[in-house]
Amino acid sequence: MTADTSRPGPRAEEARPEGYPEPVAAFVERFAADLTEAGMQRMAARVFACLLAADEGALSSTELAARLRVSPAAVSGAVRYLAQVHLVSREREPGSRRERYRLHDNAWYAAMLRRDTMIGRWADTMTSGIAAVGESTRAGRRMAETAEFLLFLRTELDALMERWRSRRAEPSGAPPDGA
Amino acid sequence: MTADTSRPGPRAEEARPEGYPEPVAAFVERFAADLTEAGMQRMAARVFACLLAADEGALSSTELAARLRVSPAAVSGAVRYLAQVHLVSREREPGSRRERYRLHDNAWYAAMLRRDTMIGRWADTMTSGIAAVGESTRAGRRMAETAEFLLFLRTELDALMERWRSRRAEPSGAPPDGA
DNA sequence: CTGTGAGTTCACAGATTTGTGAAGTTAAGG
DNA sequence: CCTTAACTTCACAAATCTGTGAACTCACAG
Repeated sequence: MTADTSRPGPRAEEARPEGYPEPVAAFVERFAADLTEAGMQRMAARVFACLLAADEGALSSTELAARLRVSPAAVSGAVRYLAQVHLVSREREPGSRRERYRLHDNAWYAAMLRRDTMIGRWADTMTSGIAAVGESTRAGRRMAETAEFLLFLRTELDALMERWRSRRAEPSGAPPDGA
Repeated sequence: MTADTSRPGPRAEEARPEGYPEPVAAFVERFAADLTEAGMQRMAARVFACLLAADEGALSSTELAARLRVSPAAVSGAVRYLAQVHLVSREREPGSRRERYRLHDNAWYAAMLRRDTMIGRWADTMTSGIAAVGESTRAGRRMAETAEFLLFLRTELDALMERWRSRRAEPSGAPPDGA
């Protein structure tokens, strides 16, 4: 039996052997490039972008491999990484061995949280640095200020995400301004 | 090559042929690792960390090479990158061929600005994506929301940095180290 | 219980990235 | 004018990262 017959509804876009329409592929590659430039592993970036562009917001490993024209192995590695940093979640379809990878609803929120963790680690590093150079040295004061900035940043990012969340919660109507 | 003899005030820490005290080296490597993990080139990260830990907040290429135990060539490349993204500035010492690389006062401010630019580019990418999938599709709506978040983020980061700046300006009389 | 398809893991090969040594460039000093 | 010192640039070698194919595991279908 061919793969399609076992699945509910093959869409027009998926009918092409290549995976999906050209313009969408172009977007995926462009956004993946953006992410890569920002430090994300290339394959992980491509998978993430591909999920964002997938209408259902979730794809199986096989589908991803077809769309991106890479081996299932490559997808596997990328997905493991993305799941680890909470940018996608894995979900099993009950009646099938298929596993679907879904974009986290608030992928960006998760990304910010991750950054949060990083910021905390950096602040710790600063503390250790102050101990190394002495807190009354110029370098020590500089590090102390940096640490202070990092903690400030973390607090602010928390608040920022909170504002976004409440803004999102509001129904369509034009929200005041910054609130 | 110690090079101390040619410079005005060699400090105790700089007396060691290796460059600087062990604990400081440990901090430099640790912080460099943090930055590397976040996507910064390794050598650039090491140079940046080294400048942060240098009491004067500025070092010459030769000094950096000695402290980090790498060739001047490696320093040259790293510094070029750091200057390009405005994390350090080059300054010439008048009476000498020496060029000193100085940590930007508000290195973090510069880093955030850079991120700002990136965010704008991402938002543009989203717009192109919406065009590719159609604005009334699920994927289109998802992208529109992402774009909205990115613009929100940019505005918020501006405001955030503004708050930090005014907070830095106001408290007590403790002047920041002139670095 | 066996076949089949989905996904994972692993060792390896191709492609990038990194850092070095050597040669080149420029300015201060004798 | 010629030497010396401080970088810089370039070609190349070493180290790292990436993606592939092949072998393996698992669960459902018959």
